[in-house]
Amino acid sequence: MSSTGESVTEGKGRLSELDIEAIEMFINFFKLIGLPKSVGEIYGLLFVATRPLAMDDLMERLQISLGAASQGLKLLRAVGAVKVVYTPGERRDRYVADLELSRFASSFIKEELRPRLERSLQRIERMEGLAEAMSPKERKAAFERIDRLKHWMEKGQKMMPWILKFLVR
Amino acid sequence: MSSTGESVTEGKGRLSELDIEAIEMFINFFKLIGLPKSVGEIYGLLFVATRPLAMDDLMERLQISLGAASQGLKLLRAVGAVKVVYTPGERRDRYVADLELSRFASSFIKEELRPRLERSLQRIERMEGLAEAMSPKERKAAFERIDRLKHWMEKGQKMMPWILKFLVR
DNA sequence: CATTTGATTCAATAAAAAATGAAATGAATG
DNA sequence: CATTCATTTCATTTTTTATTGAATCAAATG
Repeated sequence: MSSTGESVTEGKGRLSELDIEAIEMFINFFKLIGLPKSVGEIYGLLFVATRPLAMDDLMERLQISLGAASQGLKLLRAVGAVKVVYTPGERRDRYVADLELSRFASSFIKEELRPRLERSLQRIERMEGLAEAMSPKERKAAFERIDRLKHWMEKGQKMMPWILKFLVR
Repeated sequence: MSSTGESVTEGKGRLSELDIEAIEMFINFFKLIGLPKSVGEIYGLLFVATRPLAMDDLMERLQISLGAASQGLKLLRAVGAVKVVYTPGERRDRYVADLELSRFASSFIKEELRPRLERSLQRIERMEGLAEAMSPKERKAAFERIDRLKHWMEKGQKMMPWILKFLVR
């Protein structure tokens, strides 16, 4: 094996410099959207791997615990970023990274962003209810602020499908 | 004062139900982009307020510490979400929320997202350097993965100006 | 230019989030 | 159907992040 070239991706060795660079990229990216380091590591290693990896591989190569590996995979599966590969005649599952960003992003939007927006819109309705009960003068000021909020939310809502469209392909 | 209507926004009272609803919205929103609760509270109260507030007001009404108020305002100012209002014949500064989402979002993209992407692209260059040093067989596999990464990054980079354009206005 | 008042900094503390690993669960094998 | 191996769960520990407030700094006032 050459000194830089030995990708842990093959065989059982340590992680190569290249692997580490790539994994760090994913750690950063996942942190950005609020996911823990271990999740980024797992996805990164799977992304970089040339074949499906089992949980043991992840634990050994990333030096993470059983629990972290299991929970990280659970999350990544739930979000569609990682797929299970059933190998016939093999007891344990193996995992691969889904390379299509779009699926991942769209599930992030569907499961994280959209519900939040919806809760916000409900909240605005409740606020409008509260404002109704105010004196005319107060009501006017209240509705001004509520309308500003609404404006924000609607903008956000309009934008999301577009981002999705852009990502998907 | 009516029971629901007394907005702390005016005078020195407690926060009204309406104020609290609005502030909670901002806490959620700010959490989404990884900012602490206190920052969301501050922006929320300023958003909801009908006139500029001083640091004391924030501390008193939100029940946060001196440090939290100062640091939160510092961050919000840096990011363009809050402006200082100098009142002539007034010793302390007063603050208002900048209501234009666009400015805020664009500074977030400029200061958080874009630098990250740039670092990622640099990282990819480094990775290409590492891959050059590999055996032909390994190099091929490495470049395959690197190209996948590049694809992601370029997509992200292309999308950002568009999102900005959508937000600004 | 001494004093007062408002704002910032930062070391200490509190709170929240993530990681660990032992125990429970589930499922394949002989 | 007992055993073994893989995975999940979850109470505990560790790490990270946010908050506090005393000490410092800055700048306006008299």
